[in-house]
Amino acid sequence: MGYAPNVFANNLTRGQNNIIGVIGYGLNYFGSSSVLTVIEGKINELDFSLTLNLIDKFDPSQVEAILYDLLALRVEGIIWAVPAIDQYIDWLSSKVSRIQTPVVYINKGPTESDFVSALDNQLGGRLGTTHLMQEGYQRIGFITGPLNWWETQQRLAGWREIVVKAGYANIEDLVLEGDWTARSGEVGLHTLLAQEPRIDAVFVSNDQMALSAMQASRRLGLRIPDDLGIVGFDDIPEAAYFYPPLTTIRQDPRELGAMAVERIDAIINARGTGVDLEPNISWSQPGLVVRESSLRESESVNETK
Amino acid sequence: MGYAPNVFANNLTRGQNNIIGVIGYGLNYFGSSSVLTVIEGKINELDFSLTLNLIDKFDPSQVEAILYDLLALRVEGIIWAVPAIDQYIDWLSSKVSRIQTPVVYINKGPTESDFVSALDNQLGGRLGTTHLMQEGYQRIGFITGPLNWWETQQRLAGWREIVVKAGYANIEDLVLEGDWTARSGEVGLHTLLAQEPRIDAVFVSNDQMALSAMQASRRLGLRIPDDLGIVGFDDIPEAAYFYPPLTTIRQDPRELGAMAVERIDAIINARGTGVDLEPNISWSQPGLVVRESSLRESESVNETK
DNA sequence: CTGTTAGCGCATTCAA
DNA sequence: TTGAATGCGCTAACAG
Repeated sequence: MGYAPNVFANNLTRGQNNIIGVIGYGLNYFGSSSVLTVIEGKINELDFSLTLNLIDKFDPSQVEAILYDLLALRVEGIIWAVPAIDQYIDWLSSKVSRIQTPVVYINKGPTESDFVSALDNQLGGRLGTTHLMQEGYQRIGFITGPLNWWETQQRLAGWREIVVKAGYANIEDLVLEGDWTARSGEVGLHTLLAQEPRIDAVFVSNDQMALSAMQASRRLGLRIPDDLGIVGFDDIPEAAYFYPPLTTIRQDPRELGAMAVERIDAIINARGTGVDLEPNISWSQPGLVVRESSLRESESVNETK
Repeated sequence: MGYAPNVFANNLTRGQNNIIGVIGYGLNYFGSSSVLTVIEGKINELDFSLTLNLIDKFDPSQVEAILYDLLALRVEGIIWAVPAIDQYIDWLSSKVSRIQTPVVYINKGPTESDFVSALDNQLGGRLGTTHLMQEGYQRIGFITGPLNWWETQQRLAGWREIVVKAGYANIEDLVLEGDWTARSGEVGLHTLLAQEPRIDAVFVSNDQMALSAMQASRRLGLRIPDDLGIVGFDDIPEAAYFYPPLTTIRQDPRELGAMAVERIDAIINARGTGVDLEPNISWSQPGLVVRESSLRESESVNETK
């Protein structure tokens, strides 16, 4: 009959508020926004609510401020959906190991003490590189994300693994650091080719950079996939409509988000019955999606009319 | 000395919690994710925190549930960053007019009683259409978003205004409904050309659909911009790297988000001193960004080698 | 099993 | 100015 209980009093007496803190980054990218969408859905399903913080820099002071805000709010769990960057991640991890509130990380390197839900980026790196080799490309360059990101390092490690096995020399000339933006893919392609003109394929660490790398190639008079093979990473919904349609590594960020929330919920529930769960890492597997940008022998519909 | 006040007790005594509720939709799109990013930043700046709800359907029951959850949480303000859809928006607006909590809408039609922060979508529609006419295109089709969206209706109205003024007949044959996805742009282009083969330019209501419309055109053997001019909407960061680079309507979703939070804050502060602000609407202006996809006489670098 | 009561930890009021 | 008391509206422990 129009009566609603007072949350404030309820929170005070129960000593909890059913809020889960989520920290995110870079919502303009496919992975981040998909992860957040799924996290929100799952959190609602489990009758929590969600407080969101977005990070734009990676300095420990900002990270620390957000962490303490969340603890002050007395959230019941924290999902750290921010890229793991060398500059702060170990510091954060050790800080977190000393607090009570359960924390689950998305896309962070595995350790003894952290709960993590991550994509197997290194496998992704292997998949794309192997595919290009099988298509007959001889010298495969690599445009990375920022090198201080764990995800970048893993994708690069996957590429390196295959390329070393194939006996490549002077591997350093084949690598160029990007920053995920389309702009950096264009610049990156030019620099990479200047560095090592024999390159006949480029594995690009996300689809946005792959898009602009393809444009830059065309402008240099290189035909894709005949003169230059391109593979991207992510499989954003637009990738199939690029020119030419982009071969890429598909990841399912939804799986990462769902696993993270389930984990947090499990930790909270277990703690309710007095037991502490063991830290662990759940991996999500990427897959190869083959389209025209990497198929040398293709009778592509759009090629050269 | 390691002492932290208890938020629960603090909330209880003050009767408030400094939380602002944000409802969002479709974070995988440029506008939505940019708006949310800015909202989060501003909210933090003003020492509020943010609870996020994401909607995936538009039925009043889900909308109502979220609204009541937020009221039960006792949020101090609500930002409705969800598209205004015929099916629920009037119902919501009247519901909202009866609650105390201040609500600001993003991208909703103006009314007497609502606080709104909106892009002038109709102006955007005029800009793109006028540009295509000035470039000499004779019969300009239009691929819309879902027709029950306010934003769609406005963009369409802008196009219609110009096209009617130019004396077009059989306007219905020139319009095709899309759903914002790249997939629907492809389908849309085929259907549109089947409906009215004399079309020589298409204004597409977002950049994702414009991308796939360009691919579909190429596959039909139509050269862009010579056989078919294309203009998109949004100016996503990748649009400059499409093939060919996409002429589009630039919007600044950051402006919308910032205005909304400032408005909420102003309402809350005013109410603290006993005054109620007058509902109003703040408009954000879109702009035309000309690239190659609409320049018929262009000596395009990438055309036909 | 139902009804009563004692805090939860602060902010605010009141007395000193 | 400072210090002690009251109550915010529930939940949980307790007594009936």
